Amino acid sequence: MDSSNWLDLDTSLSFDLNLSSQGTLNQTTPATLLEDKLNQVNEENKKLSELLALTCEKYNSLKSQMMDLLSKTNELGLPALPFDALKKRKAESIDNNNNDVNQGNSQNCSSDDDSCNKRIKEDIKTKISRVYVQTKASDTSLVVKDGYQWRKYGQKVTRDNPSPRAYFKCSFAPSCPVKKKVQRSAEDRSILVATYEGEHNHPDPSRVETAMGPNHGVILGSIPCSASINSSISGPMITLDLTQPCNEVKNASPDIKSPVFKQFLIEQMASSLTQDPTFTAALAAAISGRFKQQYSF
DNA sequence: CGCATTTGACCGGCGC
DNA sequence: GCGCCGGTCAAATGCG
Repeated sequence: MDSSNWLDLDTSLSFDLNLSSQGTLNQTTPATLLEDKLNQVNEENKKLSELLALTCEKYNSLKSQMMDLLSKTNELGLPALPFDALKKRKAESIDNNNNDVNQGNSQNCSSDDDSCNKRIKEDIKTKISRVYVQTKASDTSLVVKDGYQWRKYGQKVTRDNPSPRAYFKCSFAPSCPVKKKVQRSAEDRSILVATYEGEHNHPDPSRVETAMGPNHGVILGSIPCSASINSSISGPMITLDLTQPCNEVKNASPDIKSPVFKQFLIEQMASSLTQDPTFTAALAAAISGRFKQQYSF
């Protein structure tokens, strides 16, 4: 199973919008507007949860098929994957970002099939994961905010993609071996493809920060809020605490109690969340991490 | 001044 | 053996 399967950010998440009574919002927002919005969000939440469950189901099915295939090829003494075909496909492939795993597998596999299969399993263990992040096409930065701190150590223009590929190491290196490659998709330049190699051996700094207290929120784009991953419930649940003080709101129009302003505020927050690439990046990282935990081989 | 980023040079693997 | 290519290094540069 290629880990490059798309994580549909728009459909695989469930949100728990925590609008507590202490928040700036509740102090000023009429109940009807909030209720409408919350009902709408709840409905979307249900739909998204169903879609997530469906995606997980399909993933499990594919995973079991792949395991069957692997065990059968082991029994027959055949190569686990058609490596030559993969190599040819690599040369022809439009999406040059899907080759890392195949490249690794295709090396030194001619001599011994068993060693080849071992190599595949080793590669799976190295935890190469891929995250796709929607950004504005005009945005030329290769920054995928995922909560961890990265140090850029190189940039290259690769052969079959005009967009440069940026190389990052975890800022905790050398103690943390994780590397990240970020490149725009050749097909859709508004999509950033982040390839993660290895696993962090330290906690996510942003979550450590979140745990320090209610006023230590994570900045998701222009919206200051705290974010935490709740894995105790059936699906990946991301809690956004919108009660965090928001400078933009504070500095906004003094007529903060007017219904027009409240509606504008709600719409603004909703659109900011859905459009902000850093928000989707953080969600993507959280989801991929969750998938890795849940379905690791 | 210290740190992060940029960018050209270098290295190793691979195919011809 | 040579050239191509992806990945990494490290000096130069920029920025707070």
